[in-house]
Amino acid sequence: MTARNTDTKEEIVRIGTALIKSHGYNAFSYADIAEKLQVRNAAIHYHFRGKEDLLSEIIDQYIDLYHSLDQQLKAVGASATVTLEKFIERYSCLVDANSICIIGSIASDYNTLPVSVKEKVNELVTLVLKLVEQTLASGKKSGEFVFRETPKTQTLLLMTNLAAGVQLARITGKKDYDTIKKAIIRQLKEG
Amino acid sequence: MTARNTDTKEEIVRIGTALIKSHGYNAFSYADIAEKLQVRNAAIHYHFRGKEDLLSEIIDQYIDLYHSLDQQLKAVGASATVTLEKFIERYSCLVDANSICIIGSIASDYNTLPVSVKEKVNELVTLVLKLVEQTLASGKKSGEFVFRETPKTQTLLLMTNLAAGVQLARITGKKDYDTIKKAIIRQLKEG
DNA sequence: TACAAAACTTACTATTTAGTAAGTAATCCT
DNA sequence: AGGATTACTTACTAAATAGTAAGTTTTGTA
Repeated sequence: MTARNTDTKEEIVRIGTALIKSHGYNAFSYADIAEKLQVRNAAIHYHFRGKEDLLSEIIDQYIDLYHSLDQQLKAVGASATVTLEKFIERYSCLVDANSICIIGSIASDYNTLPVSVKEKVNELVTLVLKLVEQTLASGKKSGEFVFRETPKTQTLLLMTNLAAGVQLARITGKKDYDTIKKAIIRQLKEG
Repeated sequence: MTARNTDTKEEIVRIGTALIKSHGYNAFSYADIAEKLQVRNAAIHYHFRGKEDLLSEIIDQYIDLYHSLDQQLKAVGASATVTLEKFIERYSCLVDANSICIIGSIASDYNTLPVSVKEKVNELVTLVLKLVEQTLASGKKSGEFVFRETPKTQTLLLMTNLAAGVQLARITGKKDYDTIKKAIIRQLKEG
């Protein structure tokens, strides 16, 4: 009768992810997803018992994504510079989409989440920090990057600049994000 | 009949502010405030027509607070170092309270807010950035701080480190925030 | 091609949320 | 002391939200 979409589940994840990044986790309901997908509310419940299960899946997919990204870049032997550029580019895209990074969005709602989801968020954050740290350490070794802090500390500084940079851009405009981005890159390149 | 509290309105603002910083704007309802205050739901509506009016008042109070803080510190002739320390201390307290800064929290829900509130958020952010920029510029001139970027750029880097630092601390623990805090201060002091 | 499983829909319930209208108690003012 | 004003309460309503149960259509497979 109605058109059945074989990848409804993937679409739910896609729309849910977009909604978290643009409106926040506690600001959307299954009805919002159902409307965008042109299905009934119960169809969302068929694929994901509850909102927390959907969030859990979304985080899982981010973890998978970062694992894949890392493997791909390592497979082609990408330099630290290229790797970092790809990473930063993801944040620039967020600004253009009037969205913020999923971790920053979830951080706001963190205290409303069940422990199982909190643990997954921790896993994702730890992974991302580890990958960036590896990139910075490798770049320092190769002479591509110059910085005095430990790779771990430099990673924390870089990540917080980016994450809050996209949040700030939403309020005061893209220019502030661009200023931050340029400063980050210049500092890493010139020490 | 029941105990009338003359500062119910202030209490509502206080509880609302705490809820935004701990759970997020879209994660609490008037019922949550009513329960904590031991009044009925309608009492909250009496003081603030709707949730957006409450948020508006909360932001107004932050704007007032930063104006006062600035005036006080200028009145006693506080150095740039002391002024910045006071500012950073506010973020350290947030971490201890398992909360995040109100601007970062609102940034997540930003796209769900009416234009009138968005403008007020912008006003608050612009004010805070201006005050920090003045402090950094003054500290540079006095030789207290050493940095190569413009005061404006340095302010953006500092603010994003702090704002996302408290968000990150919520997920990975206070140690990461402390690392960021120390690095910020050391860099400003040693260049 | 029949049957089972998957992917839904319809139809419902219970709870939360936002909000209003009307009434009441306390306090303020003249 | 009486009337107005403030600060509520009780008692609603309408809509949104989360979720379930049972039935229907579609699709893959034996």
